[in-house]
Amino acid sequence: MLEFAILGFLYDEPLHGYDLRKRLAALTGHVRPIADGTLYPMIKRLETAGLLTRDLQPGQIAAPRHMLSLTPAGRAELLRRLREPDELFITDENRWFALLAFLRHLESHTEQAAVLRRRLGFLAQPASFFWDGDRPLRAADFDDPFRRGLFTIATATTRTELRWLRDTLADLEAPGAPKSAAGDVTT
Amino acid sequence: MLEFAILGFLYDEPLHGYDLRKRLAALTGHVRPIADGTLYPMIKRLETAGLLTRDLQPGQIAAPRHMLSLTPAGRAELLRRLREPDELFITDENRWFALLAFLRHLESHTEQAAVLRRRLGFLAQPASFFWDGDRPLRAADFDDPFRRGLFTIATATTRTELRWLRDTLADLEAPGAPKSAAGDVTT
DNA sequence: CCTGAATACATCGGAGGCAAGGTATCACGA
DNA sequence: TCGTGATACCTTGCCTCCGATGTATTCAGG
Repeated sequence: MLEFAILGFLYDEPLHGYDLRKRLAALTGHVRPIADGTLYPMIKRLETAGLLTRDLQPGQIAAPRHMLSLTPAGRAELLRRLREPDELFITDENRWFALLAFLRHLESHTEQAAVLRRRLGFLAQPASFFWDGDRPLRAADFDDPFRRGLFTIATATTRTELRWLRDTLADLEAPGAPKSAAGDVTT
Repeated sequence: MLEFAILGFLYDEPLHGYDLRKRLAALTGHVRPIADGTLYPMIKRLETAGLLTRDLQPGQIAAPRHMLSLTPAGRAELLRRLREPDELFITDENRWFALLAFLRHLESHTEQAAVLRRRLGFLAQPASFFWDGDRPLRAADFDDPFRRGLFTIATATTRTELRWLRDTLADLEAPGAPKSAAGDVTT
């Protein structure tokens, strides 16, 4: 997850660790901030694996910075993960959001569409938070307002995302259409 | 998280591990299924901590079952966690959903409302996935449809939840009998 | 009668991530 | 001049949880 997001941010431009940390905090951190003790060892691991390189720069404001850039292997690795995301990246909302944040890096519309289709497949299948044997329970089955809220929110989210997925897929799979029209779903 | 959900399910009725596993899978698992290697050690830990007891029953269908029930300490612990949830339970959607699933166990409407207010406070504060320095970037700042989708979905979700939070808070804090489902709390 | 599937519990190794605690540099105000 | 706060990087120890694997039991189908 983190590893993926690091590759995603660095795909655009070289960054130093501190900057990376702030971007990661914005992307996933409003929900779950990442810790120093997570980030720096991860950078080291990626470096050891040959996915990024470090370039020491004299401090601009304070301490010296390590500018991080992806190696060709690193760039290839991001693309691979975008093309063939683990199932968790399709089903877990946080990871899925991270995936969406960088999906534009995949150049082929066909490949982008294939990823969206996987998410569509996941969202389209019936699901429930609670079951009575084989019968999925729905909002109306509950007295308490909190479980009802759970369903209300989940249903609304799913509906919005399904609409967006269908619209965007239509755009991506249109014969010659440019892709800029898909954003207008803000209702 | 898992620990919390186990306490929540057992608060209602004694269950055996396998049943618990299925319920946990439905609650959190459509997103991220839990593994055996997580559940059983966790049960053991909770038992050691004196929060639940085991009652061995001869197998109904197959192997013998360990019926699990909360001790008074276990019940108290769930209520404590509902009353004073860690910050992560307020900000992380998965955990927040788990919290909502069991919030009815808190008997006082005032205490329930206090928890919802914390979530309201979190959702009401401005947030963005991406920043340009101090300026939060919005959907219109992006060309690519995927980042736009990110905003579309997140905004819709937040809006739905805020509406629900405000409605439910109004019900909970109304002086007389709360309307709709919120009133069915058998104190 | 045998096999496979579902039920039911358990252990082990390891990865990912966090909190707490460092080390330094620079700017600014008191 | 001294402290504070922001910038910037790093290490250690811990905990949660996962994946793989193992052990029984029961029932249905061939």
